Amino acid sequence: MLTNRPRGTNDIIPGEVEKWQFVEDVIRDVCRTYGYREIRTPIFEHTELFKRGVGETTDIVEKEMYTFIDRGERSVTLRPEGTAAVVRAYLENKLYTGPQPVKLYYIGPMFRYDRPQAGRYRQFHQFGVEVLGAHSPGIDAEVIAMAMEVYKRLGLRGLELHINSLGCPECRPKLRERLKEFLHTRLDQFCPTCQDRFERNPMRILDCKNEKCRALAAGAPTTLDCLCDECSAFFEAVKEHLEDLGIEYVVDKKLVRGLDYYTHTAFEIMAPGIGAQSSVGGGGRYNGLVEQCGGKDTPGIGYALGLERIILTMEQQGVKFPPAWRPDIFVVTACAEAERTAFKLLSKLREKGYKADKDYNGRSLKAQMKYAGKLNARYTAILGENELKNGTAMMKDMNTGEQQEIPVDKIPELLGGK
RNA sequence: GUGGGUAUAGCUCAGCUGGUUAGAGCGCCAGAUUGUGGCUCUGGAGGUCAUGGGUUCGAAUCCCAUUAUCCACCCCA
Repeated sequence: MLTNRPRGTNDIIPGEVEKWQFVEDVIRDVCRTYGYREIRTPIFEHTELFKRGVGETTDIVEKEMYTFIDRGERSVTLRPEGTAAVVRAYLENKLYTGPQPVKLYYIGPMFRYDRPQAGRYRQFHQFGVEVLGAHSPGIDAEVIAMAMEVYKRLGLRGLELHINSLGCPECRPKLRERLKEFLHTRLDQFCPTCQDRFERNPMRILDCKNEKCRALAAGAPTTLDCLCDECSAFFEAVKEHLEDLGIEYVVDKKLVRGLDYYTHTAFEIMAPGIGAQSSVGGGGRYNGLVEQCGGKDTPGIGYALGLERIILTMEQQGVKFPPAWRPDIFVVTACAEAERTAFKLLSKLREKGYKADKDYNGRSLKAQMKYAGKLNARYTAILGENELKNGTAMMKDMNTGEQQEIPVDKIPELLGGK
């Protein structure tokens, strides 16, 4: 128990964490170039926020939230996604009083109580962006373009961008009616979940992965069939922008997405080969959400990707990560008297910004060399009686094996200066 | 929430139909005479065989339960 992490969580240890840092660096850099600024919201929020924001009938709220009562008898919940909290922060901090739109991003852990499997964990990490207060289709295209840029910069290939339009509160009821009309006659042939969906959220039936259901729903009216003129024009404009930017996409009429707040544009990015959980990112427009959370009618669009899945996909595609940490120089002592000098030398080198290290386990000279080799040090600096007397160090190039004795203050020169 | 697989050293695994002190490779630590890593050789540490029951003269091996983990369904990132 004491030596086991909780189910569905992960330790990201040295060797692994460098990959994460690389991905995070790329993400932050792309965000900077696109003009998105970071926001950090709490890891937990009032339970009510997610119930209202994400939607009472979603799987997230119904069965996946980490909810508990705190010592003040408030119900709080570990955040299962980022959007609701960002919207809350937008309202609470009155970000709507500044220049619009507000373009934000976040990176951090999310929590969902689900059965873990490949690419799915109870604590997982998301990078996400949210744009509040922009209504034009251009921003939809920008968010998608930015997402694709992140994947590209990370070296991922073969991803598929699926897009769809879910319509607005005006065309939505129309779809619902026509859909129910269509499904009504053969409802008993659908899987139990779909039968259950019929009343609660018939749109989700289009999204069912069950083959039989797919076949039965083949000719069903889709969201696109029911778009009002305005929504239709909006969707066309988004596609046009994507084409202008040279971004390939497929219109996926069955893409519905599970969170209640989506309207208009919905999109998802799929990666082949990482198991059943093939979605490496998704998002869409949520024009009703801000109002739902108690603000004024404000348009919004967002996107999120899962870092675990991104890294899995990168590994699976053989993407090269930056090399691991290695010392520029490893200081080795050949006699007991050299210890204090070695310590001071080490400190000076570090002050100058070199990655430097030494042994702290009282190893023999030979074992120190071995250790330096394992750490993959570029150079070792050997300090012995002669070197102490001369104020020098025996510098050994660990790749070539060549060595030369030089004055201690010439070491930076040998290392390439800094 | 549902289904299936797996659980032996730090890691990857072997251990035949139950039979004595549970093994290998890699890794770790140390040594192979003078102050030098990588290759080689030698030695060492390290296992309540996931946990708890049961069957048996005898269980890592068979049975049951629990837990963990992986994979899939569902859903999503």
